[in-house]
Formats: sequence, structure tokens, C-alpha cells
Amino acid sequence: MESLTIGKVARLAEVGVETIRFYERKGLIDEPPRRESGYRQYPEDTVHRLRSIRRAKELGFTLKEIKELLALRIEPATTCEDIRGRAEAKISDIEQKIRTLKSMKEALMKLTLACRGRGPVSECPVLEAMESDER
Amino acid sequence: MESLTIGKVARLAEVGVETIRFYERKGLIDEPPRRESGYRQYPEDTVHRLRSIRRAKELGFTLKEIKELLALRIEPATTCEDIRGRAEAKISDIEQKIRTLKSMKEALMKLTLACRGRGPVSECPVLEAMESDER
DNA sequence: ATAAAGCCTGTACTATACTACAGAGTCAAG
DNA sequence: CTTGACTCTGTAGTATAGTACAGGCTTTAT
Repeated sequence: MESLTIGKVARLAEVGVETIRFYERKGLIDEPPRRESGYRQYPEDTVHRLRSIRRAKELGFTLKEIKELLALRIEPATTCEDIRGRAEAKISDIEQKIRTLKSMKEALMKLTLACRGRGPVSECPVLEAMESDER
Repeated sequence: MESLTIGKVARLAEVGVETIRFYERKGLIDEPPRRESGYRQYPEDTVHRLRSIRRAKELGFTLKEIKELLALRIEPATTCEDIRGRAEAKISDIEQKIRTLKSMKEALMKLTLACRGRGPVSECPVLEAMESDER
């Protein structure tokens, strides 16, 4: 078990040192043990957690939501019912996101085809796609 | 062709009046014509545009990106090549998002199954999924 | 005709998610 | 054993995306 300084973790996870301390304050990562000097000592898997957070962020989840997602693993098994409920809610959330992304993708593909064929692109299929996804 | 006041548009699009003016300043929606009194007069399709913007935002696109997406329709046909390039870039972007969302969804489904079966949920499949999606 | 509701500009404030110091102590390579 | 890179806490500043007035004119319903 190697242990890493904050700077090393930052470099490996491709985030800023300040970001790590910020996430710690926000409860997204655990407070790591310290040496006598006060320096934080991180286990290697913190790097993965940070990368996970970054990825989830790119998907449009807020830090608050990400915290919830990550919390699903550490909750005691006694609240299993609740965990399942929350996981299922996240699943429909994700499914909705996928559906909307798919229709946007199709719209964009139509657009590129129209471009390829040199046809007129007066109407906006992107807009259409996003509009047709109303619930 | 009905024309709508800002308040009506806001109600129909389910956004705030201030948000519409904000989007106008940011160039996400066109400056509408005004009456003599200075009141904005919107065409009906502004409502759809606003809903589109809201949906794109939920997918993790920033206003800047949304502006780009919307701009794809109004660019003159002369830059067709460029439009196609940008559309294709957005498509791979979207595909990546979909892939990551799918693996998150699968992870969450595993989690709910584990819960259903009352099995131990010590490891975090959500985290795993997000981690295994590294490029 | 008058009052409530709506709209105008402009500025200021909020939440989220960082990012950047300041000032002081710590570590490690030559 | 020093010096430069690193870390600490704490506070302040930035970008994004709104949100909330203030003070004043306009519409509309009664």
C-alpha cells in the first residue's frame, strides 16, 4: 500500500490540488489520514474516485448528485430498500438522459447527411430533435 | 401568427422572465421585435427554443455549447464543411456520454439486483462502472 | 378612469464549482 | 544544511447560470 501526497494524487487524477481539498470539504472524498506534519496521506484508490467524479460531472450530474451516487456503496445494508429505491430513481434519470442524447445524436446525423448532400439546411433538425423529446 | 409577451413565453416554456432576458443578452435567443412601448413581442417558436435549451442543459451542455449547437442551423451554407465537422464532433461527444451513462446504468442495475437478493453490497459497482470507462 | 398586473432597464445578489493567493511550516535533493 | 518545491489553513476571487429587486412606464380588466 503506497500512500500518496495530495500533489501526486492531483497529478494522477488530473485535477487540481485545491479541487481535492474542496471535495474533501464537500464530503465527496474521505478525510485522509495525516502524518505528524499534517500532510494528507492518500490511499491509491482516491485517484480512481477522483476520476469517477470527473466523469460523472461530464455527464451532467452535480456534485450533490455524485455524492449521492457514491454514497450508495457505503450505506449500511439495513437500508437496502432505500438504496434500491434511490438506485432505481437514478436509473430512470439516466435512461431519460440517454433517450434525449440519442435523439440529439440522430438529429445531428441528419444534419451531417444534409450537409454531405449539399441540400438546404434551412430547418434545424437539432432543434427539432430536442423539441420532439418532450415528455 | 400570434405574438407573445415575455411573461406568456416564460409561462409556456416554464422558465423565468429574467432567464429569457438573460438568454437574449447571451445571444441564445434573438432580440425580438418591440412595440412602441418597448415591450418584447415573441413569435411562438421561441417557446420551443427555450424548452430545447432547458433540455440540452439537463444533458450537461453549457450555455456556450448550446449556443454552438443552435448556431449550426443558421450558419450560411457556404461553411457547410465546417458545420459538418462541428456536428460530427458533437456526435462523438454525445456517443461518449451515452456509453458512460450506459455503463453507469448497468452498474446501478447490478446494485439493485444485489439488493433484491439481499446479497452483500460492500463493493461499489457504480464506482467500478465509472472507472472502467476510462479512455 | 383607476388600480392591479405586467413590462422596461439596470444593478446587485445567489449557488455551484472551482481557483488563487497569503503567510507559514515541511520535505528531500544536491 | 540549505534551498526550492511542496503542503498547510484560511480567505478571497472567478465563471457560469441564473434570480431578485428598484424605480418607473404600460396594459388590461373592472
